[in-house]
Amino acid sequence: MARRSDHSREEIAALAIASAKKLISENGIEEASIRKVAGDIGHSPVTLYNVFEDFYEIIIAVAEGVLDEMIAAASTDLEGKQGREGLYELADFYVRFTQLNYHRWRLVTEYQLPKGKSLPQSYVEKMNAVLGFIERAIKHYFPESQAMERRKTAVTLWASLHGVCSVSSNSLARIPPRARRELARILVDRFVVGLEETPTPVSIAS
Amino acid sequence: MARRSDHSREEIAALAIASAKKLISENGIEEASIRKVAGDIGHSPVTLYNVFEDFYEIIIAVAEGVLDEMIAAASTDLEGKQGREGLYELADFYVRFTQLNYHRWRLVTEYQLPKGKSLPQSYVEKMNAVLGFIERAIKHYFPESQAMERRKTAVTLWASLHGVCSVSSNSLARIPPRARRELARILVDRFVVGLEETPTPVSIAS
DNA sequence: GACTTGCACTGAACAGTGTTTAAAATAGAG
DNA sequence: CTCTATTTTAAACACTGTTCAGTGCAAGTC
Repeated sequence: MARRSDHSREEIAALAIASAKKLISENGIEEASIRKVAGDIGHSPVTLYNVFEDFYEIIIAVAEGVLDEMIAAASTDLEGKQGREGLYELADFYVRFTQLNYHRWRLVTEYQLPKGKSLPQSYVEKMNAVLGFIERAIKHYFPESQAMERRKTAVTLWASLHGVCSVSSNSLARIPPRARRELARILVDRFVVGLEETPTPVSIAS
Repeated sequence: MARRSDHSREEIAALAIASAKKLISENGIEEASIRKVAGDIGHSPVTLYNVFEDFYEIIIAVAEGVLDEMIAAASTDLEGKQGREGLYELADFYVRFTQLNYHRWRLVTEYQLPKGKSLPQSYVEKMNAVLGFIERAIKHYFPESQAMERRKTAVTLWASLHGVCSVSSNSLARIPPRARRELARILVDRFVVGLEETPTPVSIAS
C-alpha cells in the first residue's frame, strides 16, 4: 500500500500519464482503464481521482503527449520544406508518424469528447501548431493577402491526409495499412497539381 | 415477459436491428447497449444471444443499413453525374448524407472490428458499391487501361472526403461541422484541377 | 509530548457494460 | 399425457468509470 508522501501530486500525475501512455500505445484505448493505470503505478483508482478530474483528463494528457512528439519530429524533419517536394515529404512524414504511433494518434482523431467537456487551451494550440507545418509547406502557393484561403487549404489537406491514414485495418471501412503511403502520394499528386495550376483558388460560391 | 412464439427468430432480429438503429441514430453508439436493445423490444439480453453471435453482429447490421441507404440515395442523386460538376455534387452529397446520418455513419468509418472477427462478404460488397459511385464520377479522366489507377484515385478521394467529414464536432481534432461543406469543395477544387491537368497520373515511384 | 485537524488514501459500493451458465417454461411429437 | 427439445430468462461473472464512508498518517497547536 502506497504511503501518503511516497509521491507528490505531480509525481502521481506523471506516473499515471506514463502508464496510460504505455497501456494505450501497446494495446489501444480499448484495453486501457483507470483501474489498470492505478494498479500499474501501485495506487488505488481513487488516488487518481484526487489528482485528475476524471479518466478523460488522463487521456487528454496522453493525446497532448503525442501532439508534442509530432511537433518535435516535424520540426526536425520538415524544417523549411516547401512546395511539391515538401508536400511529398510532409505526406510521408504524416503516414509514417501516425503508423508508428497508431494507437495514440487515434486518440487525437477519433476519441470522442464527453459532452460538457471542452479541450484545454494548450491542446488547441498544439493542434494549431501541427496545422502550422502544413500551412508553411503550402505557403508559397498563396500570396500574403490570401492567408484565410491558405489556412482553409491547409486544414483540407490535413483532413484529407487524416482520412487516408485513418481508414485502415480495424475500422469497418477497410483499406490495407500498406496502401496508406501510396494513397497519400496520390492525394498529394492531385493536390499539388491543383495548387500549381491555380495558385489563386477558383473558389466556388455556394 | 415475451412468450416463446410471440416472435420468430427473424422477427426478433429485425426488431433488435430496428431498435439498435433508433438508439444509435439518436444518441450514438456510446449510448446503445445490448441490454437497452433487449429492454426496448421486450426480451431479455440472452434472447438476443440466441439470434445473434454477439452485440457486434447487431452493430454490423445497422452499419449495413446505413450503407444500403447511402447506395439508394446516391443511385437517385448521382445518376450519370461525372467530371467536375459531378464531383462537386458527389462531395455535397457525401457531406450532406454523413451529416444527416452522423451517428450511424461513424459506425462505418470508426467502429473498431473486434480482433478475430472479419466483415461479412455482403458488407464488403456494399462498401465497394459506395466506392463505385466515386469511380464512375471520375471515369472519364482515365482510359480503360488505367482501371487500377482509377480505382486507387477513387479510394483516395473517398478517404479524403471521409477525413474532411469526420474531423468534426466531438473528436479531439476539432473542425466546426459547418466547415465541412466548404472544405469538401476545396478538396474537389484541387483534386479536379489535378485530374484535368494530368489525365494520366504522374505516379511517383516510391 | 499529547491532541486535534485536515488531507491522502483506501476498500467497498453503485450503476453500468458484454457475455455465460444453469434452470425454468413452453411447444410440439409420440 | 408424457417426454424431449428448444426458447427464454434470472442470476452470475468479470469488467468498466465513479462515488462514498472510513481509516491512517502528517503537520499545527497547546
